[in-house]
Amino acid sequence: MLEDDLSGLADGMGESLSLDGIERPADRAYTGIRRAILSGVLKGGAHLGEEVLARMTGTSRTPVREALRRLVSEGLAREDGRSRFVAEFPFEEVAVIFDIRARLEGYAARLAADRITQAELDELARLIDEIDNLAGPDGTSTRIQEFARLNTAFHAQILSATRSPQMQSLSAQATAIPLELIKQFVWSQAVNIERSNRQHRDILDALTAHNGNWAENIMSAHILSTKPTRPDGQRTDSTQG
Amino acid sequence: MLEDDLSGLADGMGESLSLDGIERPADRAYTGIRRAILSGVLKGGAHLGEEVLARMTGTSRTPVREALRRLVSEGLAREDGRSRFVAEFPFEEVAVIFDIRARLEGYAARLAADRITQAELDELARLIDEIDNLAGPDGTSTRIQEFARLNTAFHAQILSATRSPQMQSLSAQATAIPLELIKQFVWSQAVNIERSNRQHRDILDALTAHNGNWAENIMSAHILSTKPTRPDGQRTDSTQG
DNA sequence: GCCCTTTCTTTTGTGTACAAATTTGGCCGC
DNA sequence: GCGGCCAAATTTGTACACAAAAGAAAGGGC
Repeated sequence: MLEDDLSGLADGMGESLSLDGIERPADRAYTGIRRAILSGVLKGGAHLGEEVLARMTGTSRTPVREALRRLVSEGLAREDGRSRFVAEFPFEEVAVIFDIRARLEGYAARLAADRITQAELDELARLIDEIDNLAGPDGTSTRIQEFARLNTAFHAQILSATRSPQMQSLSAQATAIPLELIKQFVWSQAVNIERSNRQHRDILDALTAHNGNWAENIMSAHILSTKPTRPDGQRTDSTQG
Repeated sequence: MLEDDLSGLADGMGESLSLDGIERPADRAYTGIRRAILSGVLKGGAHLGEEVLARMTGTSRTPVREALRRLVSEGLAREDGRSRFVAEFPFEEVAVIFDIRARLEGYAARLAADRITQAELDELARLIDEIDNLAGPDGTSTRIQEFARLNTAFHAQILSATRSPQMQSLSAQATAIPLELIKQFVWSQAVNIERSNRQHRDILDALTAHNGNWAENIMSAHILSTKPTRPDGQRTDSTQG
């Protein structure tokens, strides 16, 4: 669920953001800068100079500027006066974002329970099976990456079933958090693919039963079970109900 | 020249777009287009041509393009292939957005209950008093507009007290819905300033007590009490819990 | 020596020219 | 008369040139 491009994490630094296949400058600029932020190549607080980014992505300032506007809107960059900087996500903020996601995607599941079609339910079941059949030993990078991809697809499918553009847009924004950041904390769910997929089955059951209340609550619980904790293991907020 | 164009567009509408005071082209473009959408001057589905908008706002295409990117991110415009159109908000979507706001701002109130300062509590109290002392007879346009301004300030103050940029960004997006659209439905709260402000007092009490649970629930209820209903008065969704 | 001021450098904002692509309209053939 | 194809016009994408503003550095006054 965290992000589809874990690929950016695998290959280390520098120009290896693999923008080769992307032809249109606008896409190159947006995708390139976004990956650089999500993967940690551009660290929190780093200055986002237009000229530098244009050279980095192999485009000119115009596409870069538009990409930056978008990233600011999406919360990955922050404006300070005239210039922009990579947004910072202190632990408190990450915790808040997970609590928001619990409520947002919980409500999405409630809506989906009313509106989802049989074909979409089938697709969800297929994704769950695919996760169950993931090859490779536990804890390997490729296994986790494959899980991340399928997990993202699972959640996206439910969002799509809400038929609400605003819901999809808001959730997308809440879900786009720098992965490097989260890795600093303990991501309890990262190694527990089986438990996560068991919860996916519960969610599918609730949706199949078209039981909105059930769907909302099980989805909320699912998100909260992936909420990162501080390295020392203590829960920070007393605000989570 | 520009004012002529705008008045032409805005003619028949309650409020003029009055971009006179805005000097910087980027602001003119963004504010102008946004107001045109929110006020209904640009109707849902209308094509957002860059050249036309540049002339309308008295700027060039560059600021217009950046404004459009932002508006797409914020959900007020929609991309279809290469060009952009004014987003449409059918009743179902408006209902969903209010339910989202209930959860989002409810959680914001919970966070604020922990983090709010005395100065911020004082400011909230001041806003409540100001609403109470609103001059003018019920139902007049200026009275409702003044209430809308103060009401927005009240909610913004609470959002600000969360100290969470993502929360503020997400709420801002969820709150920016075409006002004209809502007017098509019965906006039950529009005429009930007194009840709304009584709820504001309850919210302030919960925040003053630093009681997060109370704050979240009273805020949710407050938002839901303003949720528009269909002209025939029937509630549409069975999804609201 | 320190601070204020002024100038220079760097960075961002804006307008515009040109390129590419999509749509429109018309024409011809069938 | 209808459909497909080609050309023209409109619209968007990209790059760059110039302007303005913010920031940095250096110089002079106190």
